[in-house]
Formats: sequence, structure tokens, C-alpha cells
Amino acid sequence: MSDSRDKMVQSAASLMGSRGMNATSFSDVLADSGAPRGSIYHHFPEGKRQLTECAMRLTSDQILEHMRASSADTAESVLTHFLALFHHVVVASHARAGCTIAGVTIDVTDDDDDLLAVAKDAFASWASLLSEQLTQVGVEKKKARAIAVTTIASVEGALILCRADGSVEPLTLIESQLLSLVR
Amino acid sequence: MSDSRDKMVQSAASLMGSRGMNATSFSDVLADSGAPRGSIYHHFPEGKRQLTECAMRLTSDQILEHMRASSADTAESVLTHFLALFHHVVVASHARAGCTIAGVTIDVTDDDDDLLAVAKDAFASWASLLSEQLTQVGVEKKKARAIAVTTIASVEGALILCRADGSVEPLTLIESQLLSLVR
DNA sequence: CTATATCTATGACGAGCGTCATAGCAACTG
DNA sequence: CAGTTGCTATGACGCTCGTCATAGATATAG
Repeated sequence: MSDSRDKMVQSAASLMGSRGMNATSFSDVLADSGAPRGSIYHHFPEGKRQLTECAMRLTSDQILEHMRASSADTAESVLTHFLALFHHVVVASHARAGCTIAGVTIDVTDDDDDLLAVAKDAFASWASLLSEQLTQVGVEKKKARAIAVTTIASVEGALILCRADGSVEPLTLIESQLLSLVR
Repeated sequence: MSDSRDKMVQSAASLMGSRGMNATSFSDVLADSGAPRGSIYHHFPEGKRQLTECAMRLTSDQILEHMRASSADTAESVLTHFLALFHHVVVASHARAGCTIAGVTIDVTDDDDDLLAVAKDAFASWASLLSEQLTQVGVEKKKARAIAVTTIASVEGALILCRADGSVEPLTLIESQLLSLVR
């Protein structure tokens, strides 16, 4: 089975989350994953664009998976469960890590619009699942969507603030405010 | 007077806002600003690091200036005035533009921590001014700070979502939710 | 045990980057 | 007019990047 391919994608996702796409070179990915250099264009014939896309999809799927593992039965706990993932990542990385999707979205130039489309898909899928979970615990549909998008935006922004600040404080602050939106 | 220097900084700020720091080369800055290539290390002897820092400070100061030009007398209007700037930028750029500070913060690698410090300063100065403006219209101090940080995080995140989505919708959604926080 | 597909290894390529040295030009000072 | 200072012009440097060709290793299947 293709073990080193998975490692490469995982490393790329992690590195791009904490330094953006452009600052993540193949050399970095290989060093971090321990994968052999020669395998790059065997596993990713379309080059870096393809590796980036895979890293984005992996990240997106991992987040969706975490969300689906929720057993929340109130609006507060739906949000708390979503936020917990990011809270954990920030703490574990000492506020160095960020979001892969954001790291790509910001770095992308006008010519590779397909990566932007992948980012759009990712954000949209999170928003729609989060929104659905909120409606299932009684939040009105339109409001649920607004809160879902606001939550995602706040988290993405908070990850940036946390990185600049070197602390989790921004994330904890948005958590309290987001919760007050559903009370 | 150093006209081309100002243009370089302005171009760098703009470009880094919409494609991050690493994807913004000196060639891009020169092409965009029309500045002569030879002037780079005359005006910025410390190289790209210095140009980046100047671009960040310019952006930060412009935002502070806009905030200070507010004559808002309610919490809602304080937030609305702050948000209007970003709303305008997104619309004017067809959702391509982002924030210079975020574009640097995400791209920076572990070794140049001083740029992270500049980002921290920028975010902190926005947060403290916004917080101050909120307290002056009657919001309780601790709540004011939480709302200020949440607003900034939401905006930064929304800029990313807007870019991915190709629309202003995410920004308008967070606007409505932020306003409901102060009602 | 051979054959066939999958993965790894090594290294070279052209391009673009940030950097910088050096020289020419402008413009103001005394 | 002479001289000093500030800006522009040109181009080369070393490096790293993404890309790719080619060949060797490994394993799975008949």
C-alpha cells in the first residue's frame, strides 16, 4: 500500500497549516515525512498543485469526521464540540499551527483558481454540516447558517490572531462570544 | 522626497494582502509600483524583511486612522464603521483582496519572529482602540474587549472565506451576528 | 522462478528568487 | 562652480525551488 504517499500528504497539510503553501517546499515535505524524493512525481504526477489539493482535502475530511463524531444535543454543545478541535490544535502546537485551507487560500495567486475552488468546497461543507447540526437542536434555519459561517470565520481569524499573539487567548475569547449567540 | 519608497511600501502592502508574503516578490512590487530596481537596497537596506515590516505598519496605521475617523455614538455604529472599511475593500477587489497582516502572519516561518511581533502589535492596537470605542458608548469593559477581539478575528476569517467563495456573503453574515452581540 | 507492476533512488535542468556591488545621474549646498 | 549627498541604473552572485528523466529496487502474481 502507498504508505509514503499518505505521509507526504499529512506532512504537507501540517506544514501548509503553519507556514502557508508557498513556504512549504517539497524538500520540507520530504524531510518531515521521511518519504523518498523519487516518489514525488510517481504519487503526484501533477506536481505541487496536486499535493496541495490532497492536503486540503485531507484536512477538510478530518474536520468533517470530527464534527460527525459529535453527540451534541444543544446548540452550545454543537459549537463547543466544533471549537474544541481547534482549541486543542492551538494548545498542542504552542499557537504555531494554523489551518491548511487558510494557508493555501491566502497564498494562492490568481492563476490557480482551482485550488480556491477546493477551499470554497471545504468551507462550504463545514458550514453546511455545522448549520445542519444547529438546526437539529432547534435553531431556526436561516439563523443556523449565519451562526455556522460566523463560527468558521471567527475560528479561522482566531487561529491567525493566536499565532501572532503566541497564545490561545483570542480563541477562548471568540468561544465565549459565539456561545452567547445561541443563548 | 522619497516618492518611490512610499509607492513600493504601498504596493507591497497591497500585494501581500492578496497573495501573502512569499508569493510577493521584489519583481512584483517593482512592477506594481513602477519603482526602479536599483532603489531596493537603498531604501530597504535590510531587504525584504524590512519592506514587509513597513508594509505591515502602513496597513495597521491606515486602519487605525480609519477607526479614529469614526463619530459613532452607539455600539452598533462603532462596529458598523469598523466593518465598513473591510466591506469596501472586499467589494472593490471583487473578493480578491485580503489583509496584509494576515498574509504575512500565515506565511512567516519560525525563524523570523520579529515579523510576528509586528503582527501582534497591529492586532493589539486595533483591539485596544476598538475596545476603547465600545466602552465609551457604554459597553462594559471586559465585554468590550471580548467583542473587539471577536470582531477582528471574524473579519480576518471572513476575508479568507470571501476570497475562497468569491463573494462578500461571508462578511455580511458575520456583520449581522456581530451586531447582535451588542444589542 | 520468472514476469510484471509498483515504488524508490539519484541527480540534473532551467527558472526565479533575494541579495548586493558598482557605477552613473540628479540636485541641492556653500 | 565645486562638492557632497541622495537616488537610479545595470547586471551578476549563489541558492533553492519545482520539475522531470532514467535507472534500480521491491514485491506481488502466475
